[in-house]
Amino acid sequence: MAVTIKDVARVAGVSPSTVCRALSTPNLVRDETCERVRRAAAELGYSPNRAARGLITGRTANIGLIVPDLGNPFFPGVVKGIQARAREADYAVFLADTDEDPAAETQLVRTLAKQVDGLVLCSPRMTEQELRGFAAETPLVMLNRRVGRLPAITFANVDGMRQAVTHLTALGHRRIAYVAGPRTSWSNRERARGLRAAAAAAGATLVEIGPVLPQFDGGVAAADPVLAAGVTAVIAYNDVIALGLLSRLHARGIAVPAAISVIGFDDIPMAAMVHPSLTTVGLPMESCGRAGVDLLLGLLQDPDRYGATRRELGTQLMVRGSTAAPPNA
Amino acid sequence: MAVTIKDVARVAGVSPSTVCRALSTPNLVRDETCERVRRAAAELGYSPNRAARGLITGRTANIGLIVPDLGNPFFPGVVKGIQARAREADYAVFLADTDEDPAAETQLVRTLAKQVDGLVLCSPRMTEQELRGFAAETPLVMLNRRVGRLPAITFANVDGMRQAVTHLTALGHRRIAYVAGPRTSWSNRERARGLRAAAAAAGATLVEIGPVLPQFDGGVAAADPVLAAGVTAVIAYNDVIALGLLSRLHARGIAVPAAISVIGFDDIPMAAMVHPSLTTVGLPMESCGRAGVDLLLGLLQDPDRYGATRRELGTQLMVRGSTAAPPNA
DNA sequence: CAACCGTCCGCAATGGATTTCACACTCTCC
DNA sequence: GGAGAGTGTGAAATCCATTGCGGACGGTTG
Repeated sequence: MAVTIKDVARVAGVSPSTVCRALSTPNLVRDETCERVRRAAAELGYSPNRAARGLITGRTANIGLIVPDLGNPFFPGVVKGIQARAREADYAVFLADTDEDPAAETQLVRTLAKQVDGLVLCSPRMTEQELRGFAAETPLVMLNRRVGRLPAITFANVDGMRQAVTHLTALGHRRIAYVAGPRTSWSNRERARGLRAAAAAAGATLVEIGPVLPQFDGGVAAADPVLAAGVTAVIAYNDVIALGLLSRLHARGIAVPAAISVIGFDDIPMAAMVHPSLTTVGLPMESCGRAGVDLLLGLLQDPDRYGATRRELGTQLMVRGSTAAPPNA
Repeated sequence: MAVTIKDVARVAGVSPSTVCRALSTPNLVRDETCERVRRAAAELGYSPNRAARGLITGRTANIGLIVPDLGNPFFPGVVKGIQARAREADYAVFLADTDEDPAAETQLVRTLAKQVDGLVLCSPRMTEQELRGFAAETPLVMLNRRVGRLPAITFANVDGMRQAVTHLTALGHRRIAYVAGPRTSWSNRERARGLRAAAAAAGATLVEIGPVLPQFDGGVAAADPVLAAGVTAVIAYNDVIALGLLSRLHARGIAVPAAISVIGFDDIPMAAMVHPSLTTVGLPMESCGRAGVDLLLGLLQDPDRYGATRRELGTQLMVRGSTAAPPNA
């Protein structure tokens, strides 16, 4: 059926060993022989069977990728980055979606771990303890979460919030609401922390609303409490919530940004497409994916490296149409 | 390192062969032995090495999934369905994103084909000839495209357009624009065909604009020609274009749906979140993914089946806020 | 008691690629 | 010219799970 190394060997008139060497370590083979093997391989369209190779080398050349919910527009960007970088390095990517279920997540990690050289976990929802356990058994990189010294790529959430608050206070805002995401979310905790620090430093008052689900409807539900809080600006845990806010504010006839300013987080594609376009803290999603793969591949080469296994990527406030000076300014 | 069948055999006091049989064909093994093997396997946390199994059985228990662009909100829904169904059947999913590049697509098909039992191609961009060629070599299912008798899951594009036109003409519209997607897109051709037929049947005039890229900016660019065409309603090739239309219409101060009605296609999540919410033809994206995997698994069991290898999934018009009676009605 | 049958299980081959080891050959230098 | 170094190649072992074949054993039947 498929063309094997033996077929190439026969056509090239050499042994399978030589074929293998000619293709993987050419300096061990005479140039002329090497060329002959190359031609035979090309002619037959040979490419080594990865399963067979993996069996003996112990490397599968696969990485596993686990995401909570592909439907969340944040993840496709990250996945694209992972995908692209993995392909460059000749790794294939197993994808699994957990539907935000921590139990499914641990199950999938267990299943996938045996078929791959390493795992990339996007915004993992499982407990720290579980993560530590898995990390001890399998090379593993987390994205958008940090647990102790485990390898991780994160975003500068705190600095992002500082930028957002600086922007708002420069415009004259003094009273700001935060619509919180899930309490269990690491990034929510980070963002809240950064926000509190920045608000305190700027002398602004912070009103915390929520937590709500990080979905459109969560934002819709949070809009009325935000208005009731008497703030002139609101920062949402993420863009999807911010879009829900915008929708409900529009429905209630509240003008954005004239009456209230809105800031999101993530810079999902949709953020630039709505009216008014959403001011938001942009995250380099694709870079995050790429950096995660880079880190993982580094770990695979040198499993004992303890340096440079954590990286924080910068964030950038994207000033758009949903923020302006407060009404009474 | 990892626990192998030999370890289990040693602990259970039997040969590897018996372990294999006990776990895969228990009726060939005495109950008591079987139980002993089971316990040993459980105790050691054994699970067979898929690569080794694949080597001898010829089945990898993997399927490959190729999508043009995960960033397009249409695809994550499909991918989720594929993912979920594959997992139920104990298949793992290799994901590859082609970035809308047909050359990358053919390359990936070639690469992936060797590591999987079958492929699912989402909205493939390659030529019919290439598709036929690959289909002859590898079990393969297309989603959202039909080529001859090749296995495929498609949507009832024509009927979807009929529903859209019926809705508009019932509201009193007589002059309708269509913003076309890429000429190379199979679904664009289908939708245009269905639209022409429905418009003709309803006695409505159809003005075709475009083609444009199936992106937000494509819709933005199409808005002015649409207005210039003097229509009271516009149907876009997909939701993303429709959202671009809405954005540009809003920017020009054109009221939707008062001055012009807008209809999209796909029902991506965003469609329900904008103001006005977008009337659109909904596609069962997740079902499509599941159906694709079902079809593929069927093909793998019985490669020569020629019946029931093509399925068309129904569409449903979602009437929302972007359509109303025409202004002069 | 012999012949036979069925059940249960181990041996060994298999799949494809990699890698160790050893052999064959050439070249160099004493 | 023979020892030694160096280079290129093949045979065979290896990775792990699966499976055809045959052996062993217990039980049944004539």
